[in-house]
This record gives sequence, C-alpha cells and structure tokens, in this order.
Amino acid sequence: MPGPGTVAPVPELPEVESARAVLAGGALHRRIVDVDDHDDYVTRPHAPGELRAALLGRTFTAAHRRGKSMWLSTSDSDPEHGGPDLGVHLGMSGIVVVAGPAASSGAPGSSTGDLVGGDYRRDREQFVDRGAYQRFGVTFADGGGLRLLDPRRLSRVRLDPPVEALGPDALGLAPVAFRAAMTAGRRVSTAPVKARLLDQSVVAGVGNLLADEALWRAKIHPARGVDTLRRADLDRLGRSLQDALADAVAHGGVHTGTVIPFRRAGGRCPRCGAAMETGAVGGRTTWWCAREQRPVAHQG
DNA sequence: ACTCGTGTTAGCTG
DNA sequence: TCAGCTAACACGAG
Repeated sequence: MPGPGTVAPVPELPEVESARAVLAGGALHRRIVDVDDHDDYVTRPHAPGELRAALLGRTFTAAHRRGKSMWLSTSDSDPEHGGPDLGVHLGMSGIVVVAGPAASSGAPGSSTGDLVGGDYRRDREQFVDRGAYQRFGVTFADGGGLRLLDPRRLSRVRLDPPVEALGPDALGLAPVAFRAAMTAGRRVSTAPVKARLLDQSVVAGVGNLLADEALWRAKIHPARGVDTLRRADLDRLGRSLQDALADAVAHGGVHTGTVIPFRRAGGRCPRCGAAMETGAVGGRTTWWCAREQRPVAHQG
C-alpha cells in the first residue's frame, strides 16, 4: 500500500469525467480511417476486427459518461440513426490520449500538446510519449488519433455497452434520489451499506476509496446493513457522498480525500484521533474510525 | 521474493 | 433471489 498522500490515483468518477472532457474536446468530428483492436481481452466479447469494421469511416459525435463508464456516439451515413456507441471504461489503470492533426502534433510518438485523460503515475516519457501499453487505438483522417494506454489491461472497450444497467450517476445525485436508489427493491437490502454503495447498478461511480470517504464523513460503519439505517442516516450519507465528490473534483481526485491518507496501519482519524480500523467489507479493503463509525445503530 | 490492492465481471456456491 | 467468493488482468509499492 502506498503511504499517506501517495495513494495510487486510480480513475474514479472525477478522473473519468476529466477523461470524458478530453474525448469531447479532441476526438469528435474526425473521420476514422484506422482502428487498432488487436487486444481481445480489452475488447471482449468482440473478436479482433469487429470494432474496426464497425468504426471505419465514421466519426465520433459526442462523449458521454455515467459513473465510471464512458461511451462515444458515432455518425452514420443516415444522420437520423447514428452508428453504434463505443464504450470505454478505464478500469484501474487506463488513460486516454488524444493527438491532434499530425501536422501540428510534432514527430510521431511525440505527444507534446496531446490531451491526456485518466490518471496513472507513470511518467510521460516512459508511458504516454512512447505510447507504451497501447490496448486500443483509432487513427483519424487528419493523422492524429485516440489511444487507450493501460499497463494492466483492466480497461474495456466495446460496442453498445449496457449503460442502462447502471444506476443513476453519483455526481450531483440529490440525497432523496440517493436514498431511493439505496433502498430500491422488493425488500430493503440487508447487504452491508458499503457493498451497496459499490454496486454500480445501484449508484454509478462510487469506488472503494470514495465509499470509505463518504461513510467516514457520514460517521456510518461500512458493515451496517442498509436495512438498519434510518432515513436520516441515508440522507446524511447522500450529502456526504456529494461533499466528497465535490472536493474530489475540486482538488484533483478521490485520493485527495480527508480520510484517505489515514487508510493505513497506525492511521488515526483526522477528526477525533481514534485509531483507524481495517477489515474486508463487501470483499474490499475497508478502513473506518473505531470511535465514530459504530457497528450498530445507537439509540439517540 | 513475496504479498497486496485497485475495478469489473463471469461463473460459481451457499 | 440475494449475497459472497474466486479468478482473471498486470503492475508498482512495500
């Protein structure tokens, strides 16, 4: 585990939004003349060549995001219909690089002026400038292109991603809508509240670090069942999630959260000084304040 | 030299 | 039906 302040900047919702902005700002309305879709793990369930065949001759027309999923809509010869959507998910280690027209972008391989979205700690020379770890790529008619670089191949690129299976986007989600999403279903879930927070079909965009940060701000123990939470608890959690997201967007990522640097052995709660505790909740490494985040509801 | 964590999901078990 | 577990991916950090 990285120490305080050096938590790996895995793309969570704020980083993905910056990547979406890069795509919207640089990858639209340029004719696709080549596609590198050789990596059939990143493009599963598509076989090599399928994405190429689906994209050649089209242009990207808009860049969308819901939670940590992005997708690019495409043009068709019939503008009423449009082509397939190209889904892009950065996983834990992906970044997107958009290069301008070849004439204005310098020598091949030099990415000065390129737009980079997502986040990864590799330095530009080793990673971005050399184009290492390219898992997917699109070349535009002007000579520039869009590349997906990912050392760990945890990114995903596919046609028509099932974004309808995602819950509402976490960013800007009103506390009432948040509570509705968390308690939806025939019965209120008995699952740990953190597991529910991490379920992208419930709310889209909450990752492991953001979940710990929001629960800590709301002073709710991560292992408490959703069905044990009162309306006020869920509303407070919804507000904490928005506060944590707003801070993450403003300060450059979820890893800048207040409690994140103290998710480590010997860490102390930055509010009350009590020891931070750790354990697995929902199968994920979890840290919480031993004093302020109690495992059962206390009668107030 | 080893272990772990980070996101997602298919496939399985209870 | 729901919840939990594992494997897969590949790397950097400790």
